[in-house]
Formats: sequence, C-alpha cells, structure tokens
Amino acid sequence: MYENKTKSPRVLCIVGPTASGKTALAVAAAKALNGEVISCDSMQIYKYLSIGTAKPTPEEMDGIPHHCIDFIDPRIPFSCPDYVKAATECAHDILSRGKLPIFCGGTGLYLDSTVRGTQFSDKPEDDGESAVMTDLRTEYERAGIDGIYERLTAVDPVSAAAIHKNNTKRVLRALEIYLTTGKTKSEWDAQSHNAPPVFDACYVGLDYRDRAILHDRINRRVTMMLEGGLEEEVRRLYAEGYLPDGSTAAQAIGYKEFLSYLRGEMPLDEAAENLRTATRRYAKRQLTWFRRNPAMHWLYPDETAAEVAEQGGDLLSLLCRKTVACYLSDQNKAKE
RNA sequence: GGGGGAUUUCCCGAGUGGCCAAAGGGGACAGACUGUAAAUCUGCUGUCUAUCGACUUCGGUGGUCCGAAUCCACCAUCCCCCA
Repeated sequence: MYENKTKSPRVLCIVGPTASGKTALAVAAAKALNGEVISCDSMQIYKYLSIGTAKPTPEEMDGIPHHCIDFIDPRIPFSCPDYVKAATECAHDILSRGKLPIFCGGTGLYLDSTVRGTQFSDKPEDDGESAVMTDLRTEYERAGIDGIYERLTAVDPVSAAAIHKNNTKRVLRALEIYLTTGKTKSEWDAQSHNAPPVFDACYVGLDYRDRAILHDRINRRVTMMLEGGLEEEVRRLYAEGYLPDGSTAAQAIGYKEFLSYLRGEMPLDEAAENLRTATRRYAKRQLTWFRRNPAMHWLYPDETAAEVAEQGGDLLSLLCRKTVACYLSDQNKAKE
C-alpha cells in the first residue's frame, strides 16, 4: 500500500515522533529543495492551541510558508477527511507554483490517508454524530458491546475479525458505516487500497537509536512548555470556551492533563508528570505507525551527531543533506 | 534507652506454610489502526530452554519443616510512639 507505481506528483514527507526534530529539518529541507511545508498534525491545525502543541513559531518557520496549521476553530469538529481535503488542495497549489510540498508531522493516519487519497465513506451529516451512531451508543450503554459486535460479525465478518471487541469505538463505527452507507467497512477499505496513491511520496523518518535520548528531549520540551506558560494558555482557552468537553482539542496531550488540574482533580506536579508520560507513550505509538511503512528512510539524529563530532559541520545541515539524498535516490529508483 | 510497625520482582502494592515466578495497578517494551487518531485498542514484562521443563528471586545471614515470600533467631535500614 506504500508502493509508487504511477506518475503521481512527488512530495517529501518528514515524519517521526514528537520532539524528534521534524520542524527544523523540514524548514531546512524546504530551503534546499525549494519547498513549502504542509503540517500534518492533528492538533496544530487548531488556532490558539500553541504552546501545548509545540506549534512552530515564525522564527522557527524562518520564512518558509507553512500550511494546514493554526487555521481551525478548536470548537469545531475536524477529522481525517477534512484534513485530507485541505492538505491535498494545499499540495496541488504548491505544485502549481512549481514548488515541492513537504509534509511534516506526526499524525500518521492523516498523512497516509492524504498520500493514498483514501476514499472515506460518505457522511450525510455535516457535523455532530449521525442518528445511527447515537442509537448505537445508546444500545451500547444499555446492553454492552456483545450484541453490537454480533451484528457487526453478521454483516461484516472481515472487519469484525480485525477489530477487537474491546475497541468499542471502532466496533460502533464499523457498524455505523454499514448502516449509513449500505456498504461494509471492509468494502470501503478494499476500494481505497486498490486505488493508486495520489502522491508519489518520499518518506524520511526521524528516530533515535537510543530511546533514552528521545525521552530526554520529551522531558525537556515539557519543561519548556511549562515555563513557557502552558498552564496559563489552557486556563485562558478553557475560560473562553475553546476547549469544550468531548472536543478533539480538549483531548490533546497537555490540554487534557491541565484541564484535570484546573478542575482540581490533581495537583500541578501530578498533571506535569502525566503530561510527560502521555507524551512518551504517544511518541511510541507514532513510531509503531511509521515503522510499518517499508518505504521509510530512517534517520537517526543521535547517530548523525556522532558523525558530526568526527567530521565537523553541524547536525541540522548533515540531516538535511541526508534527507535530500533520500529524496533524490527515490527519484532515481522511480525512473528505473 | 524502651515499645510498636515496616522491608516483595523497574515503581506502587497484594500475598501469612504447599494451588507463588508470586494478584492488581503504573511504567517500560512490542503491536493494531480508513471520519474523536495527541484518540481507541491488543499483547508482553525473573533467567535459560522457549514444548514439557530447569534454574535463581520476596532486606541480609542462619535455622525449623518433606516443603518458607510466608514460622524462629540474630543483623541491617526506615517509620511511629514512650523516654
């Protein structure tokens, strides 16, 4: 599902776990390859959530245009198909101006869906959940998952086998897809998988050979967020109603922990510790996602730093050169 | 100086003679992922074989017993109370 077998336009993707150094590398790569950055981050899309999402500052962007960032009201539901639409338009616009789109971010689902051009099932309701879902949820709360899971098994045994019964969110959604579209989730999936990818992507992934270094970077980033006024940011957004209960934005790491603290559910140091743990676990899930992509070119900044120590130069330049090399080598491979 | 309580596998914590490599939780590690994805879910966590099984572990040392994380003695460390 990651192979490039068409003449789709080329794009560069710089991915990796949180705090791995993607932002700086993307900007450097954009300068080297005449590109613009399309952020691929499910939380940085929101306006006002800045400190906690580590949204790049103008200084960090260093003159390189960034898209799909800081443009959605946090109170508005936003999901993968919305991102795919926005990011795809962005990419084509960048291409039309003769520049290279560089996707940069850690939300694997958003990225893959965009590159692949995933066809999502139609959803008649523009916002909120469907009446079907409301009914399913009611049934689930009243009678548990068993009956719903059995119904799913009856209509879509392939999906039922793939989704663990405990994953109620997915069980409900899979059944909702069938009930609202008349087509099963597995049929939708097959349709997307068979379609050729929309973009010919070169993937560069950032990881650290020594996990402890990544963890250390995460801890330092959290400390910077705390010192940079995360508590105040959450307090203000909460007070102004920008983090409604149940919204996507309110479940962002950093925000959900401090929301608990502000509600008096836990002391500050516990909220901070939970924030560190949640970030670590998130980084791990991101790596799991990206690791299954066989086309990924992995770069290891800690390893590269050792090369820099021997040969001189600076880390970011060398990482950027390696990234460009990956991009060019994929290009040659495609020509063969 | 006297009296009482504690010490468990990375952490917290259950376990008071065999059914204990030791509940449960956390963390770590590994994985899944198509409309909440920074979400949701799964597996795994003494060592060696990796199938049966073998071996080492419950502060330390020694002892009782067919058998001890569990009982006894002494030692070490920590906490509380009386001086």
